[in-house]
Amino acid sequence: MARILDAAEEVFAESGYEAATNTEIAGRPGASIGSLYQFFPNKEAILDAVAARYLKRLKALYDEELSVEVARLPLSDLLDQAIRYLVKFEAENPALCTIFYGLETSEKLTSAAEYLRVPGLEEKHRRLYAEIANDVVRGLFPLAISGEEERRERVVAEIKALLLAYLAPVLGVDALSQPADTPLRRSV
Amino acid sequence: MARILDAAEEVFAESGYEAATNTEIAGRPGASIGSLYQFFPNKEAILDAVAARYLKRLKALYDEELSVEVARLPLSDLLDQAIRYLVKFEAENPALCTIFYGLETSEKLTSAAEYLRVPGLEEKHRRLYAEIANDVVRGLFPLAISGEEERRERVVAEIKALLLAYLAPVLGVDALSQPADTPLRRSV
Amino acid sequence: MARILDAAEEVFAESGYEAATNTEIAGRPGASIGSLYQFFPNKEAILDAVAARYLKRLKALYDEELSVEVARLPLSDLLDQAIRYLVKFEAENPALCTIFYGLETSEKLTSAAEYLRVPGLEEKHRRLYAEIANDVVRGLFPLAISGEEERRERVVAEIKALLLAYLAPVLGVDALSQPADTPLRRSV
Amino acid sequence: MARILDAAEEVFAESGYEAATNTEIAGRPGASIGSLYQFFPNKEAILDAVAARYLKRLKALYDEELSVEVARLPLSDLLDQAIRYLVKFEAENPALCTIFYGLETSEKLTSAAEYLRVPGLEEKHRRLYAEIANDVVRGLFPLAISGEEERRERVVAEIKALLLAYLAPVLGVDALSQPADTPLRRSV
DNA sequence: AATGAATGAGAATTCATTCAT
DNA sequence: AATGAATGAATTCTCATTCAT
Repeated sequence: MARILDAAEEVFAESGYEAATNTEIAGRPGASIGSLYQFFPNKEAILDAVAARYLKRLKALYDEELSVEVARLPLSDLLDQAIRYLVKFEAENPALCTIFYGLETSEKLTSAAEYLRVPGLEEKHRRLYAEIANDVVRGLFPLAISGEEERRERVVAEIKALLLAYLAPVLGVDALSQPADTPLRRSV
Repeated sequence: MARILDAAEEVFAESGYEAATNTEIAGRPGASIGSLYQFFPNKEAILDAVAARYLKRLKALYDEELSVEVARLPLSDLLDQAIRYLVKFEAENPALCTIFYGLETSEKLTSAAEYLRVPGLEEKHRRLYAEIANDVVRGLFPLAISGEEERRERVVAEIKALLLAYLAPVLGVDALSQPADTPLRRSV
Repeated sequence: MARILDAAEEVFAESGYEAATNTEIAGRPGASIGSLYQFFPNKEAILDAVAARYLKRLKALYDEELSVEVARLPLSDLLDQAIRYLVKFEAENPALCTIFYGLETSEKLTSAAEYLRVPGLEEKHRRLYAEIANDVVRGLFPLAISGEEERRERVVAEIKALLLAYLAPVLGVDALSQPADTPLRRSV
Repeated sequence: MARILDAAEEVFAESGYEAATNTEIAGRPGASIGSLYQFFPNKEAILDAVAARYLKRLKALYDEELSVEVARLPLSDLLDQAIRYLVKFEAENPALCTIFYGLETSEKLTSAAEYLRVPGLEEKHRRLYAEIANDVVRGLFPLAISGEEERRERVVAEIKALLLAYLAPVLGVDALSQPADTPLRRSV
C-alpha cells in the first residue's frame, strides 16, 4: 500500500493527475489494479492519500527540524531554514508541485499552512499570513526548482528576501535581530 | 469562432482543461463539433487560442490603462492600480486562473511578465523581478478572487504591501514617494 | 471537371480510395467541395468516373495503337506490345493499380477485358481467356511496376512468356509464327 | 481472442478492412470493444494477427498435405493439388482474398510464396517464380471462387494449365511426366 | 455556378471500475 | 487478499454531405 502510494507520487509527478492511470500506478510496484482497488475506492482517493501523506511529512519536518531550536532564531534565519527545508522536501517528494497545483486538491494541502507557523504573529492574523506565505512559496516554487543551480539559489534567496520584507513589519522590530544582515539584498 | 473561444473560457474555468470536452465547448454557443474543428485542429489549439487572447488583452490593458499616466506614479500607487486591474481582469476573464495553472501552458503566458514592467528596474534584473512578481501574483490569485468581498479586499491589499515591501529597496528610494503612507500596513 | 478527375486520380493513387477525401480532391485543382458536388453526387461516383475514363483511354489505346497493324502480328509480338503499352499506360495513369484493386470497383473495369482481345480466339471462349489474361496481368502488375529497372524489365518479359505459353495452344499453331523465338525463355 | 480473430476474418471478408469497425468485430462474438483492445493495440494489429494466422495455416497446410508425398508427383499433379488445396483453404478462410489485396498487408503474406515451392527450380530463380506464381494465383483468385460451380472448376483448371505451361520449360522435361496428358487443354 | 461554413453520424481509442476466479 | 479479464461510457477527431449565400 505504501508502495502503491510511492508509485502514485511518481506517476502524478511525471504525467499529472489526470493523465496518470490507475493501471500504471498499480503496475509500477508490480501490483495489480485489483489490489489497488482493495485499498482505494477510486482514483481521487489515491490523490487524497498522497496529499495526506505529504501533510504528515511536512508536519514531521516542522516538528523535528524547525520548531524546537529554530523558533527562537531571528526571522531572517528562520525563513532561511524554512525555505531551504521546503525546497529539499520538494526534491524528495516529486509530486508535491503537481499536487499543489491541482486546483481542487490544493485545498487538501492548505491546512499545511498551519505548519508554516511564524512565531510572534498575532494569533488573529496568523492564518492569513500563513496562507499568504504559503501561496507565495507555492507560486514561486516552479521557479525555485527548475533551471540552473545558480539561478535556483538566487530565487531561493529572493523568496527569503520577499517574505522577510513582507513579514518583518508585521512581526515587529524585535522579531528580526539583524534586519540589515541580508547581504544579497543590499547588493541588488 | 470568438463565440467558441468564449465558451472554451467558460468551460475551462468551470471544469479545468482536462475535464473540459470539445463537445461541450462547441455546444454552449450552439455550434457543432464539426464547426469547432473547422477552426481548431485539436483541443490544445483551443487552449492556445484562449491563452493568446488573454495575452493580447493583457497587453491592451497595460498599454491603455497603465503605461501612460501611471508609469510616473509612485510605486505604491502603481502597484495598487496594476493589481486592481489584474483582479478586475480576472473577474472578466474567468479562465485566466485555470490557464495560469496549466503547467505547460503557463509558459505561453509567461511572456505576460513583460507587461508587469516596473519602471526604474535595472534592465539586467528586470526579467527576474518581473517573473517573481508574476508568480507571486499568480500564487495569490486564487485567494484574491475567492471568499467574501471584505476578505478579497484585504488580500489585494496584502499583495500590494508584499510587492511594495519587496520591490521598494530594489527600485531605490525615489521610486516610492511615501513608503510610510500605506495605512493598512501600519494598522496590522 | 476533368481537373477534378485528374486530382482524384492523383489522390486515389497516393492514399487509396478510402483514405482519399473529397475536400482534398477538390482542393488540388483549386476548386471547392461545393463544386465537386455539382458534378458528382457522392464519392463513389468519382471513383466510377475515374474508372470510366480509364476504360475509355484503354479502348482508345487499343483502337489506335494495337488493333490496326498489330492484330496480324504473331502472338509473341502482339503480347509484347500489348503488355508494354499497358505498363506505359500505368505509368501515365497512376491510379490504375489502386482502382484495379478496389474490389467492388474492379468489376467496373472488368469490361476492359473486352479490349484485351486476342485475335484468333474462338468466340465462345474469348471472354474467359480475356478475363484470365486480364487478371493475370492485374495480379502481376504491382511486381511489374515496382523495384528496379532491370527487375521490372524481367517481370514484363515473364508476363509475356507466361501468357504466350498459356495462349499459344489455345490459338493453334498458326497464331504464333515463331513459337521458338523467345530468347529469354530459352536462357532461363 | 481466437473468437475475436474469427470475427475479424468474417467482417474483413464482408466489408473489407477499411469499412470494418472494431465495434462490429468485437460485437460478433459477444465481446466488448474493451476486450478487443486488451488483445490488440489498434485496428491494424488485428489485420496483422489475421494475416499471421493465415500464414501459419498455409504453412501447416503445406507441411501436412503437400510436402511429403506430393513433392515427388509430376508437376501437373502437384499443381493440381496445390491449387485445389488453396481454393479449399480460401473457402474456409473467407478473408484470405481481402487480406491478399490489402496492398501493404499483402507483403505480410508474401512470404507465403516460400511455400509455393516447386521442387527442381534452380535456387537463384526460385524466389522470382514463386512470387510470380503467387501473384498469378492471387490475380485469378476472385474469379476462381465466385460464380457457379462449373465455372469455378473451369477456372481452377485454367490456372493449373497456365502455371503448367509457364513452369514446365523452367523446370525441365523431367519435371512433367506427361505434359500432354491434360485433357482439358486439348479439348479447348 | 461556385463557395465553404456548418453539420453530425460514426470511428478509433482510453481508462476507471467491477467481479468472477 | 490478489488477480486481471471484461466492461462500456466517454472522448477526440474525421469526413461525406448539405445548403444558404
